Amino acid sequence: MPATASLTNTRDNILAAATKVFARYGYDGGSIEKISKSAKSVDRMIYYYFGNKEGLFIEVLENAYRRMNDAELKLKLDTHRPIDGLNTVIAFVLSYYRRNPEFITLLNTENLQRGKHIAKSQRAPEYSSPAIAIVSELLQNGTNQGLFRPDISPRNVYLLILATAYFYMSNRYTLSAFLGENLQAPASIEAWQAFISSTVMRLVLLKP
Amino acid sequence: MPATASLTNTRDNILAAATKVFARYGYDGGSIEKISKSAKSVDRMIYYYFGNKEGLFIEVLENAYRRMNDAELKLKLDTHRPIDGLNTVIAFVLSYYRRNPEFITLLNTENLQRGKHIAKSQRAPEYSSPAIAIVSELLQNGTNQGLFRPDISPRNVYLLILATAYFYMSNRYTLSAFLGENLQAPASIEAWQAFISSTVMRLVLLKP
DNA sequence: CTAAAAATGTAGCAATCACTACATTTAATT
DNA sequence: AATTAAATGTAGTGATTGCTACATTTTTAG
Repeated sequence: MPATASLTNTRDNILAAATKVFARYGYDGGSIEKISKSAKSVDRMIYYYFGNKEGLFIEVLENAYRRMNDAELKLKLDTHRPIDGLNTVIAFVLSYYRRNPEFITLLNTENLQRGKHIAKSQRAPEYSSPAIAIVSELLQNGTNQGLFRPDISPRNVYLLILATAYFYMSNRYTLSAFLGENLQAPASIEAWQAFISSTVMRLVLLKP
Repeated sequence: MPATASLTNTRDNILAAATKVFARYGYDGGSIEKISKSAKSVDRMIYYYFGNKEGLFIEVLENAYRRMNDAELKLKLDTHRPIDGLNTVIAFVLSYYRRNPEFITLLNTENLQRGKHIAKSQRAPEYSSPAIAIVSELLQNGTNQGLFRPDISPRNVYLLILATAYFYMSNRYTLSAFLGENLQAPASIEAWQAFISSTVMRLVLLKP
C-alpha cells in the first residue's frame, strides 16, 4: 500500500470542512471549533497544517478559485459557432454559481475583508480566468463571420455575464423578500438565463 | 425648548454606529462593544433601546432600505424622455452604491444569514422600490413613442441595472486583484457606466 | 529493529463574546 | 415640591473565542 494514500486525509477533511463553514458563517462566524468538529478532527490539527485561522482561510480561498478555474478549463465548446458558444458560457456561469453557492459567499466574505487575504496569497495571480479568453475568441470569430459588432470588449461582456449571474444568486434571499417571489425556483432561474442571453445577444449582434 | 429635541440622541448615535460597524465587520464581527464605543455610549444602552443584537441589526437593515427608498423617491426625471431617463437611473444606482458602500455589505451580510432578519422585519414589505415603477413608466413611454421594443420586462431591466452596478462595487476588491486593475478609479467607474448604458440601450431600443 | 520524524490527543490559557442585575441620575408629570 | 418614568452608569455573569504547551501515538527511514 502506498504511503501517500490514506482513506482519511486529515488535511483535506479540514480544508473541505473549512470551506463549508466559512461559506455558511463568514470569517468571524466560522469558528475553529465549528471547523474542526465538522472535519471530525480537533482544533490542534488546524494549527498543525495551516498555522492559524487566516492561513486556513487563504487556502480555502485559493482552493475555491482553483476549482472555478478548473471548471472553466473543462468548458469545451466550438469557438467557430460564436452564438452557441456565448450561450454555453452564460449557462455554465449560472449553473456553476447555482451548484457552488459557497463560492459566492466566500468571495463576499473576502470582499468584506477588503481583499486582504487574496492579496497575501501567492497562488492567486495564477488563476487568470480561462473563460475571459474563450469569450475573446468567440467575439473575434463572431466578428470575422460578420455576425458580431467589432467594437465590443471581451472583458466587459465577460463581466456582464458574471454580474448578472452572481447578483441573482448572491442576493437571492433579500431579492426574494423584496420582489415577493422565490428566485430559486427552476423556472425563475431559466427565465433569468434567457434574459441574460437576450441581453448579451442584443449587445454583440450586428443585426439583432 | 421642545422635549424631543436633543443634541445627543443616544439611540440615533447607536443606530448610525451599528450601521458602520456591521457594514465593516459583518454580523458576527460587529461586536456590541465595537458599536457602543463607536457610538460613544455603553453596551447597556444597546439593550435598552434595541433589546438584543439581532433587534439592532434588523433596525439597521430597515434603516438602510428606507434610505435607499427615500433616495429613489427624490429621483426626479422626465418620463417622457425615456432614453435620458434610463441613463439617469443607471447613473443614480451606480452613484448610490459608490457613495453608500455600507448598503452593499449590509445586504451581503443579510444574504449570508439567508435573509432571516429581513423576514422578521415588519417594515420591510413597505419598501417596494419606487425605481422599478419609474423604469416601467420609462419603458411604456419609450414604446408609445416608437423608440423601445414593446416586449421588455421592466423588472428585468431594473434587475439588470442593479446587478451590473452592484457586482462591480461589491466585488471590487477580488475583481481588482483578479483583473490586475483598480476598479475604483473614477475613469474605470465611468467606463463601466457607459458600458451598462450601451447594454441597456441595445436591449430596449427598436433601432439601436 | 531502532531512531527520527510526522501526526495526533489532552488540557487549558487569556481575551473577548452577548447579555444582565442592580443602582443611580435625569427628565417629565402632577 | 413630590412622584413617577425615562435614561444612564457600573460591574459583573457564564460561554465562547483563537491559540498553545506538552505529551503521546503512528509512520517513515536507515
